[in-house]
Formats: sequence, structure tokens, C-alpha cells
Amino acid sequence: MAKSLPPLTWFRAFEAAARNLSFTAAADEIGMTQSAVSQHVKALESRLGVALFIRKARGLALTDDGRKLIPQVASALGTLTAASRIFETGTTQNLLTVATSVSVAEWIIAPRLRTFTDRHPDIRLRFLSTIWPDDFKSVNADVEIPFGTFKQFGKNATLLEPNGLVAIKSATLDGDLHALPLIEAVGTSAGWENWPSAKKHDLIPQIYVDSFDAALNMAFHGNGVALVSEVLAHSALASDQLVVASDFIAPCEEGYYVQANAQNPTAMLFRDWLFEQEKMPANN
Amino acid sequence: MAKSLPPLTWFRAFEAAARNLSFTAAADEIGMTQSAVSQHVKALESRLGVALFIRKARGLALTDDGRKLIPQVASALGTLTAASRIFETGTTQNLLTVATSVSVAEWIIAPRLRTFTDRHPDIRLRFLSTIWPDDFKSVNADVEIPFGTFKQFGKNATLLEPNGLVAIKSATLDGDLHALPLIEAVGTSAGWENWPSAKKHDLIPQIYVDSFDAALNMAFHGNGVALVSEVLAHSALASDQLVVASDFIAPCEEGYYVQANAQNPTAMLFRDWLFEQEKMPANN
DNA sequence: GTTGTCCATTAGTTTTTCTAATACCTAAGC
DNA sequence: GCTTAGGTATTAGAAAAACTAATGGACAAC
Repeated sequence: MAKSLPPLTWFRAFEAAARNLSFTAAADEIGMTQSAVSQHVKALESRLGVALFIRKARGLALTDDGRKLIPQVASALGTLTAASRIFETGTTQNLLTVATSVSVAEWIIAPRLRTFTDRHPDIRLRFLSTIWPDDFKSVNADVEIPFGTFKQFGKNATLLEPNGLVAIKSATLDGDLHALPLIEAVGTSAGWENWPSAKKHDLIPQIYVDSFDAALNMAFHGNGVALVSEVLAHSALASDQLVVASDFIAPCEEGYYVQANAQNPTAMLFRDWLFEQEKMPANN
Repeated sequence: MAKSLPPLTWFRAFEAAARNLSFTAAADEIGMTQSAVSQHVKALESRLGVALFIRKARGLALTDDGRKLIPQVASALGTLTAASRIFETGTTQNLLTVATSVSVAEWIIAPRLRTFTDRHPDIRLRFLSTIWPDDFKSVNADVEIPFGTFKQFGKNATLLEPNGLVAIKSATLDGDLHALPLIEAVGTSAGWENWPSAKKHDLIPQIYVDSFDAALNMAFHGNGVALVSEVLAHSALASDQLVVASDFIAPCEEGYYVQANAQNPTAMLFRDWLFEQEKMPANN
């Protein structure tokens, strides 16, 4: 049924409004009037049967339902934007290959990618998912964002920061990390056993996932307290979907290192964009 | 700019036409006329600047560009469909938790999910990504599709078949597996070293990925010959995006095992649906 | 050569989108 | 307490888009 999916413009209006917390600002960003944004969001709320925003005299606040909707909508919009651009021809530097972990792709890049693609509509992008640090160069990525240690990548790699391990949980979860299931991603030397309270309590993870992405998703769904990289959690925490479950931040030897091919201006553009985005959480 | 993304109906028309290889059938499926589908696809082609289909007297063939577009569009549509349904209330059995690997989610479930959600619009779904086989039950999934061995999961688990390892490559790649980079996913006991020609040639993988999903994506992008599970490759091969690079199929000890909670009718519905889908490649 | 099936196109109707204008609400400033 | 400013909500009407019905064209099947 054609009517089973709301129009894309409704989702775009919602997503822009969610990021800006303002229909007026969203309107400016996506090139329609404040009135249109307001109507689209209202229509989406009617269709979904939930309130997505709390309207205020000056601006908006997201409801819990609104927050839940953001990742999927942002992801889908990013996917369609990328899909729409997949065939564009342009400058000689029009295809940028970015090899990155699923985690970085989903939690850092995807939610922000549109600021890059809007600014550089003629640059095509190719994303490769989690790469083992071994033989990394064989994928010939212009930008590579592997997960590992400084020793593995050297001086030309720049760490995405902040890079500790933080304990996060869904904002909807009650209880502390001694009462909740613990989620841990494999592949890091630090873990729950490094937690200060590990001496007193048996902090044995109940859920293991193979990426911070999955850990975040687990946490997002209220499955427990996840240890995830601060740099990924950063934007997730900014959106209030997830909260810090413990004040402690464990130093982490491994991290996401960005390496861009310095001879490739487009790669440097992307790299600069990425570090610029690092300062701005996706839902601020 | 509001015009930067084509309307969702254009993507839907394209995706349905791509799966059916017919505008007429697509029209029936998504509830619009053949004329509307034809016009939407034509508009999408104009917007993207490429031909997506080759029109024939009877039906359609996908172009290479058309094939490239499918996964992202299908994924985005699936995401938006799921997003749109996220708040629906309905029967008491309205939330089904499915824990599965990213690979299964992306290559088996996502491309076909709409047949499930259309048939069961009142069932909500929750997907959890790659789970380590240890402590699997802690996520309380109604349906779980872990990757591992029979020994780990026992009699109540049903293997998604066929389950050999096949060597696949992008249809656009020339050369055989001795001339092309080899892609291997970690986590399986079998690999390139089990290939018949491994005795004569040094079949050392150049690219490692951590999931068959990534391997398929690598292969999809013409990065080499990937060893992937037949069950994932099945639908990918059906769409002609990827081709078999070697006739040999290595037996694989590990596989995707589906375990549905027999006391949960909705879980059994999903399980039945999944095995039904297994017989029908996504782009048939 | 005829029939059937499917795609392409056009014209016209219907629906949706969007803007402009205005009302309302509330915080901030004086 | 009043005024101003900034933002949301709503309505009306114009413009644009979506959609259908009808028809023509292409080609495979018989």
C-alpha cells in the first residue's frame, strides 16, 4: 500500500527539527517554510500515533518516542542520500573511499554525513565496514578509521577522541551497574574487570557484542550497561537516549584512528569534516 | 534543499520493480497503477542520471547501476518501515525480538522484511545485531539467529541452509580466484586454505572482514573474491550482482541457526516466515 | 499474422505540498 | 507590569505533484 510509508519530506522535517530543536531552524536548513515543517511533523505524529516533540514557546523538546525514532530515520535518510549520489560524476576527486568500523559509520558518520554531502554534493563516498587492522592498506581507502592501538597505526593516524570507555545505559533504565546486565564489546584490552568496583563485585558481562555499535544498540534498547568508546557514546549521550551509568572512565588502549591520504585533497576534506563533526554531537 | 532527495514513492516504485522485474507486478504490490510506477522510475532515472532498467517487451532487466542501487534503497525502506511501525500497539504479541547477526539482518531479513510487515502490520519487531554465542539467552530474543556450530545450539536450532562456503565475486570482476584478491571473514574454521587449489597456489586472503555482511559488501564493490555463507550469498547471487567465482563449495561447520521460542506464536510466525523466505531470493 | 503482455506517454482529475498571513504563547528585557 | 521578540499552530489558497484511464508501441508466443 502506497500509503503505508509517510512521505520522505515528513521524515526529513522531523529529523531536521530533532537536530535543531526548532521548526524555524529546520525550515532554514532543508529549504522549506516553518509552516511546512510544522505541518509535516504534525502529520507524521498523526500517522505514527505518538507525540514526537513537546512544543514550547521558544523551540522544541523531544519526547522519548521522538528520541527513539531518530537513529532509524537519520540512518535511512543518510542511506537514501548516499544512494541518490552513488552515480554522480563530478570532479576527478569525486570518489572517496572510507574504510571504517560499523560503529563509527553508524554512530559518528551516518548521523552527520548529510552535512558533508550537502556541502560537497559532487563528492561521492564509499564506505567499507569493519576492517581487521591487518593488511589494511589493501582496501585502498582514502580515509581509514580502524580500531586498534597507536602502535599499530603510527604517527600519521589521528585518534578520534575522547577515547575512554564509558559505562552507559538507556536513560529509561533504573539501577546501577551492579544491578543491571553488563554489556561488553570484545576487542578491547580494558573491560568491566578494570572498573573500580570490580574488586568488590563480580562484574562479569552478561552480553558480549562484537562492536561498540552493537553495544550501543544493546544499551539503547535498555539491555543493560554497555562499555563503549566515549567518542561513539558522545553523540548518543547528547541526544539523551543514553545516560552515563558510572562516573568512572576507563583508559582505553585501543581507539578509532583516522588516517587520510594526504595526497588526496578530498580525503583531507573528509578528514577535516570528520574532526569538525567530532566537536558537534549529532543531536545537539 | 527539499529537492535533494527524490520522493519515497519513487524509491518504492524502483525497489518493487527491481524485485519483480515488472512495473505491472510492482504496481500490484505497492498499490498504484503501472503508469505511476513507470513514471516514478523514469523520474528517478532522470534525477540520478542513470538507467536503472532495460525495458523489454515483456518485463525488465536491471542494469548494473540498478543493481548497485538496490541494497541501499531496500535497507532504507526497511528502516523507515520499521521506524514507522515502532510505536504501533496491537495484539498482546506485538513485539518480537530477533537477535541475529548483522549479516543475516542485512542480507536475508532486511531485503525481505516488508513481506512480513505487510502481512503482519500489527507485529512490531526489534532486531539485535551480532551476538556472541555465549550467554545468548540473556538478550531474551524471541527469535535468535546466532552464528556458530550445531554443538553450541542443539536440536532446537534449525540451520539456515544452504550452508557451505562459496567463493563469490562481483559480476563485474574479471579473473579467477588465483588472480583476484581474496576476502575472508573471520570466525569460521573453514577458509581459503580448504580450497582445492590451495595446495598449488598460495591462497592467502588479502582482505579480512569480521562478518559475511562485510565480505559480501566487499565482494559487491568488486574488491575481490569473498568466501561467504551460501545462505547469504543466495539472494545476492540471485540478483546477478555477484557471481560464483569457483565451483567448489567448502563444507562449513558453522552456520546461522534459527531458534524460535515455541511458546511464542509470533516467534513461530516469524520463524516460519523466515524459512519461507529462504526459498525465495530477495530479487527474484 | 494474430494475440497477449508489458512498457511509455498523454491528458485530465485529484491530492498533496507549500507559502503567506495571522493568531497565539511565553520568555526576555526594560 | 508592559512591550518586544522569537517561535509554534493554523488556515486559505495557489502551485505542484501524484495518480488514473486510455491508448499506442514493441515484441514474444502461438
